[in-house]
Amino acid sequence: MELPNHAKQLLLQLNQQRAKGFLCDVIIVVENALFRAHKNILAASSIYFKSLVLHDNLINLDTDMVNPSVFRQILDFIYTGKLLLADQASENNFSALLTAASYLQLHDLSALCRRKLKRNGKPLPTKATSPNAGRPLRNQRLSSTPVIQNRYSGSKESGKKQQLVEDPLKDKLSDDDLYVGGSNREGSLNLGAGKNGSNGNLCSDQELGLDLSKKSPSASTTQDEVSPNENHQESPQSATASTANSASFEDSTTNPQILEGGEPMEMGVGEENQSLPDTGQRKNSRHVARKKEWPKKENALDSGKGDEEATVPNGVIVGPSGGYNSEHSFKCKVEDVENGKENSEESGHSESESGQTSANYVYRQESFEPVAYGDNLYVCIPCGKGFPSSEQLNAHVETHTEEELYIKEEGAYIKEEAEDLSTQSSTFGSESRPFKCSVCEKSYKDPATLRQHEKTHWLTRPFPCNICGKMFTQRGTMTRHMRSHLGLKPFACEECGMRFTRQYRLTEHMRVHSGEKPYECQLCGGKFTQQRNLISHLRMHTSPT
DNA sequence: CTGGGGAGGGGGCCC
DNA sequence: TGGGCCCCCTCCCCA
Repeated sequence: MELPNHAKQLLLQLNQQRAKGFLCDVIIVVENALFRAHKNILAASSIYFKSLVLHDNLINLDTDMVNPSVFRQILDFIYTGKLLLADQASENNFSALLTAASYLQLHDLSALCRRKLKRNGKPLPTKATSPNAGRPLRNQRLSSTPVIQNRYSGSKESGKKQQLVEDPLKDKLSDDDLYVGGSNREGSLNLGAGKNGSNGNLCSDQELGLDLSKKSPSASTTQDEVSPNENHQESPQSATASTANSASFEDSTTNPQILEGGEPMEMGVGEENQSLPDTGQRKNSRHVARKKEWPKKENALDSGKGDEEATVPNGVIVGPSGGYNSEHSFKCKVEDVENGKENSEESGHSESESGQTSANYVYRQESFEPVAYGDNLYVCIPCGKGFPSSEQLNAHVETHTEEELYIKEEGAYIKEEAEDLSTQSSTFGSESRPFKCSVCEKSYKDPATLRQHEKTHWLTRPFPCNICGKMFTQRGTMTRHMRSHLGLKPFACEECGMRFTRQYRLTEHMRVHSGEKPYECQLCGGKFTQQRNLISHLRMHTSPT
């Protein structure tokens, strides 16, 4: 007994799931584009993918070997077995496909391309004709690195890493690889150019190599063997890294696009593509997730703690407001300088929620089946109201801006007071801190720390998140942020299996099991497991109400 | 319904 | 560069 269409139906289902991002557990980065897919499918299609997806949820492909449009074709091919040719099925297209297929070790596809090229009487891509002709073999660099590499060829760091990384497949090059090798840098530049014609030079001096693959000291489980609190509860609208959807793209050179179901979306192509705010997005993840349920009571999505890592919907985040991000970062930093206040970023968060209102901080949930919303697919992030069109939403957003401006002004006084206190405390004992900040009053023990601090005054933030484009002053903060995108929670509780993004959180959490309450209120004797809860408790004592 | 506590998560920043 | 800590936001639970 055999169902004749079983395989076909299965593949069809999988492809539909990919389109919705359902159960997608890997993101493939190609230049400025992000594709979501299923590890199993990729692993089954190529030994190369198999090695890549084994340990990583985010994979960077060599942009010299494959570009977004070609990879889209390839992904379609993997999921359908059909080759949907781009524009005119030109030889160039086949050539590029062959190069990419060889690189990715998709033998069937490369054979197909070779046959097609032969039939057309075209020479197979060789060192002379391949888009990558002339490239040294080393640069095949099957980017199966466990680190997130700098996708920008100009990075010293990236180059260094790529040289250092041991290529696990180096010895397994098939005959397909004959067509891979070799290109000049011009060729790779062309291929590597972003959609807007840039190859990311803006970031060329930035060192974006990240090692997100922290291992829990206590956990032997992999990311996939997550606790019940983990991403398994994902809705069809979310994916393992669907937090990537929190993208608000500064521009296509530094920020990849989320390609919904492998469908490349053009930047700013129309009102349908709304952007989601970057700043404060994680904080709002619950909000965002709740939008799906609105106006129902939002229990389901929050029921499992930790879900918020994964419950950001699949809204398409590319959009006309892409430029806002940088503007917003700038604004934050201006405030930082103006306030001279260390934690102005914090206010930046709350303000970001207001600041975002001046942009289109909305998204459209492409794959979300609206039930309670009706046609109100355009949702205002801060208040959760849904609107049938972007125009109506934009009009609504305007009303937010003003009211939140008032809040901001009121907050300014409080901030000034806090600033005074902060200044006093930071200058206290400055005798042992000879390195003084030229902008604010703070002083530090060593020049490196001072340099680090002075970055907080910069108007630009040198470390962008590869996924959402949010900018950070410190690489470590950005790395940590990336982990939250990817749902990487390396620190596991041995008692309950709950996982955390940070060691410190785990330490805090362990007190739940031990019953230890080291923080005691001096006023009432109340004890707390977490210092922050003592602090909020103290506010209760001191607040006038 | 409300206030308080517990706890998860994010970002900033210093060491 | 990463760890640790601080601060904030938020949600859930319970009295």
